[in-house]
Amino acid sequence: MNGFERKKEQKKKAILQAALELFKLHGFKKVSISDIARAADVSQVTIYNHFGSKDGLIREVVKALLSRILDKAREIIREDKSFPEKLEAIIFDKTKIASEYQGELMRAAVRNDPEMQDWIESFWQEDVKQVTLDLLKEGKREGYVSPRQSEELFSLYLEILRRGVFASPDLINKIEPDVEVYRELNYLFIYGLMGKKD
Amino acid sequence: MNGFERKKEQKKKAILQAALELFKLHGFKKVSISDIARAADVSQVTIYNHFGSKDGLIREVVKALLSRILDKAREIIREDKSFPEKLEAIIFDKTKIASEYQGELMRAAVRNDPEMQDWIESFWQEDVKQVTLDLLKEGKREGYVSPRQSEELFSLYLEILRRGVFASPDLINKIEPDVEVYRELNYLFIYGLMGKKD
Amino acid sequence: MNGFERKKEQKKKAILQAALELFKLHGFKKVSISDIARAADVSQVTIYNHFGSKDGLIREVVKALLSRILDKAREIIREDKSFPEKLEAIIFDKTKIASEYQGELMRAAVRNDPEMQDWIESFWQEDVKQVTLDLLKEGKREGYVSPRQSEELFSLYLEILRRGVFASPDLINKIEPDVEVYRELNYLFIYGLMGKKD
Amino acid sequence: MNGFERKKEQKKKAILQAALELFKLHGFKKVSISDIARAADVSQVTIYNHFGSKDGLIREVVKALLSRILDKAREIIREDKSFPEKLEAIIFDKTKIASEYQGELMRAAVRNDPEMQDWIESFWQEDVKQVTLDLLKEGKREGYVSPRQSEELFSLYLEILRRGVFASPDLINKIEPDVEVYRELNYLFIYGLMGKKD
DNA sequence: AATGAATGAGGGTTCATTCAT
DNA sequence: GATGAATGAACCCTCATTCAT
Repeated sequence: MNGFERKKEQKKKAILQAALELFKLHGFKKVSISDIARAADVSQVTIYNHFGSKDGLIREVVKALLSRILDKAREIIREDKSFPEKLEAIIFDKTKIASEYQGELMRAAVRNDPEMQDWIESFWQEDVKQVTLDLLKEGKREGYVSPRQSEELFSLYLEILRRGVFASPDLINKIEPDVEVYRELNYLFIYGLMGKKD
Repeated sequence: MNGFERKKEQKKKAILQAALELFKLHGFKKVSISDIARAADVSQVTIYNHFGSKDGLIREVVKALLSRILDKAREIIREDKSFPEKLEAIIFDKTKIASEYQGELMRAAVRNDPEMQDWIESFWQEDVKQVTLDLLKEGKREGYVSPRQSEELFSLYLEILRRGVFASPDLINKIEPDVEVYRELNYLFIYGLMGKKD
Repeated sequence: MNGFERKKEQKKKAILQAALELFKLHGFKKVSISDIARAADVSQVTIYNHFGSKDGLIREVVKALLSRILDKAREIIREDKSFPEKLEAIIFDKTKIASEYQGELMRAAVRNDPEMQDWIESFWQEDVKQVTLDLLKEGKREGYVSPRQSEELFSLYLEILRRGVFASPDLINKIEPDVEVYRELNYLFIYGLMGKKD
Repeated sequence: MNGFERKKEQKKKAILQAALELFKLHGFKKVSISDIARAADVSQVTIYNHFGSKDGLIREVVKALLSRILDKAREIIREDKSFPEKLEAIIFDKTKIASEYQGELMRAAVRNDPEMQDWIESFWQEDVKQVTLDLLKEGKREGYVSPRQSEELFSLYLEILRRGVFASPDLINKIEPDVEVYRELNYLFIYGLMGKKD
């Protein structure tokens, strides 16, 4: 890659980064192309040259974001930790990467975009499924998950918890800084309301 | 209330109803005052006369919505059902009332509105807390919730599950029409990943 | 019509007039809504409130213009003049009304507008046809037009001459100010290249 | 001319051809440099290297077009046909070359371009005049044109008819496929509304 | 109280043109 | 000479809001 292309790639990265930053803060609709251009220090037109339209930009931002989240999850699973620790790490995303995942807002943006829906569908089936399956196996092996647990339901449960947590920073922050809240919630996810029978 | 005031009140209701309907479908930003005025069959100015501004209207819509959701929860708790049934009813909102609760979108609208934040804060402390407490007591009494469970954590857990479920209709719908999925998820909420020890 | 509506109608007229003026000078594409708004001393949005879009405005301008041209033609025919005089008046449009008829430009604007095409089609069939027929009858009665001349061809010939003349002010002006050129051209239209046999 | 320069010349031709094609279809304003570059398979900048600006390109396109039309007329006149046949061929341009002559649109492009006006002026005086004169002489010789017909008026009449016909494809096409319409119109051009006295 | 008309500010997008390689 | 990348200016249009009745 010569200097020309590297510079181009740098600008593209800068745009994506600035867009992500702003979308996180204010949502897709409220952020204008002009805002992003200013933040990335490029002309508006450069954004159009790279992404074609605002929708095109949103698409790329969402794709990049989901990929990053998945990479993070893969990494967590590879680490040498217990199942509860991994579960907690994935759901609460201490690295803050996934906090960028604006649950509902993302859905809103994707709702009327068939191409995006297809991409996500295949992303889910091909990439996420594998990661989830790995985690499930480990949970069963270590005795934290019932052997009867189906993969499908486990995957759904996991995502609901993730989205629920991401959608509730206001509530969680109210309880902090007692950091134990994460541990206790995680306990609930594993043992349920009933708690561990002992 | 005379006929004149009743008519006035009707218009206000119509505006709120139309606004809610449209906000549900397209989110706050995408719906214009003009859209709402057309749907409610009033002039734009009438909306301003009643609500002062778009933000004012949003505020009232959110308040009305949250109140309705709470009423629904109260009603569920009063019914003659078991704790798991009530839990399921509240979280999955079969009545679809809470599906109007555009999780993340609502937060986005509230984020920069201190007045609204105050209202919600007190709403949570005074009204929601009571309902949650009732449910928690019942869960403990019937043996579905560990006696050691704190009210604060229970409330947080409940809200995370609610928001997670509301944010995941795409995933849940993919599994349907096997309606058992609701029951099985509810089972997970109560007994956790580990499942009931028996 | 009360004062409110009269004022509204005045603004609409002002917009149409300004638009026509500018379109005449620079063509449809080169004139921006902003230009028209400035010329008519209204806000851009007012134009949108009245005409919906730039295309909508163009439509109305074209319709108004064609109607005015036709009215002028009707008036000419009613006057107490000879056939050649009327022919000349219609084709050369000394009143300059029809000089506003930007032949090709208008067609360009209409090309991709089915609704407009329909309107023009019916306008031609219902209104123009009648006027043309009146003129043709008179021409035959006075002996300036061959009795064998079909109405269809006469109408086509007339329009070709009109459009050709409108499209050629550059050439005609080069010959002026010898005003006789109009008379001589008109002579050509009636007697052809061969001239009158006498 | 070596291979290098030939290649360069080819690109220039390709650009002119693509530009003409697109201008014909959509007019000068609606076609962007980017469109032309894509159609000619060159970079936008190459167009600027060759023509300096969009206006420069338009100038060259117009010049090339007018030259082609004139060449065609010359060719027609050289053929072994009667005057009416030649007149018809020139006015109706069955070869479709002149259909590229976007009457009014071209004028619009030329209007504010003094350089272009000068070029056209001299083109008219030096080249077109000669061709017209040849045709006029032939018409008089064969007895189809009155001996008293001045060259100036004949030229003007011819151009008006040409432009009128080019501006009226919509009307002419409505009468087709009765191909006789061309002949009958041509008859009108020669003998006028009054028709041949016999 | 209610409305139709009007608007300033701003949004996404396209264009002719220039820069850097 | 040719190109991909970048841009300032402008365009059409929409919105929340106010004015005049």
